[in-house]
Amino acid sequence: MPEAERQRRQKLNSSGREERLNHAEVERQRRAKLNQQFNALRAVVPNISKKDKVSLLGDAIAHITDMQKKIRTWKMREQD
Amino acid sequence: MPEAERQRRQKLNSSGREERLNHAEVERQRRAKLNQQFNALRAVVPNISKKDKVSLLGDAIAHITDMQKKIRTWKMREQD
DNA sequence: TCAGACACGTGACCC
DNA sequence: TGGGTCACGTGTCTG
Repeated sequence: MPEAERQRRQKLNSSGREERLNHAEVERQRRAKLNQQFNALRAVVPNISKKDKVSLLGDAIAHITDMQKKIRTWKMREQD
Repeated sequence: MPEAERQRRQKLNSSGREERLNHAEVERQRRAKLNQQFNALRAVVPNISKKDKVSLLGDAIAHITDMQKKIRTWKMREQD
């Protein structure tokens, strides 16, 4: 188990504090970017039923498949 | 939810412990549902560039706007 | 080794 | 008033 050893070393590391603070900060930025994408998604998807993320993704998926269906029928018409 | 389980929870509830456990469980289910939607999104969006969630949302948004553009031009043609 | 990505439990908040 | 949702810091895995 290298994990136990790894943890021990990290604890003894004098810069361990900074590492953890930085880790928290990096994670915060990652979340911010993720939420930014969620908002961008809200902007391009019509008929948002609710505000929560799960519903948002659900609506987005529905909208995508709906458009794909539309496009498919148009392409078939075009072929005639 | 079985009655026995319900009673058990109610009993432990008085100690305040089960509520926290339940809270953790509920949150876990919420995350599971969210990831389920992410996977569903992966299934309907073509040309996934990378595997991470931020990129996935980015690709999904790009695909949506692209389709919207296509549909708009087709509709204009149809009007003629 | 190390940076990036994800899951977890917990506190706060809001109908 | 409590059940549902979010943001946070932290632990863990991986390439």
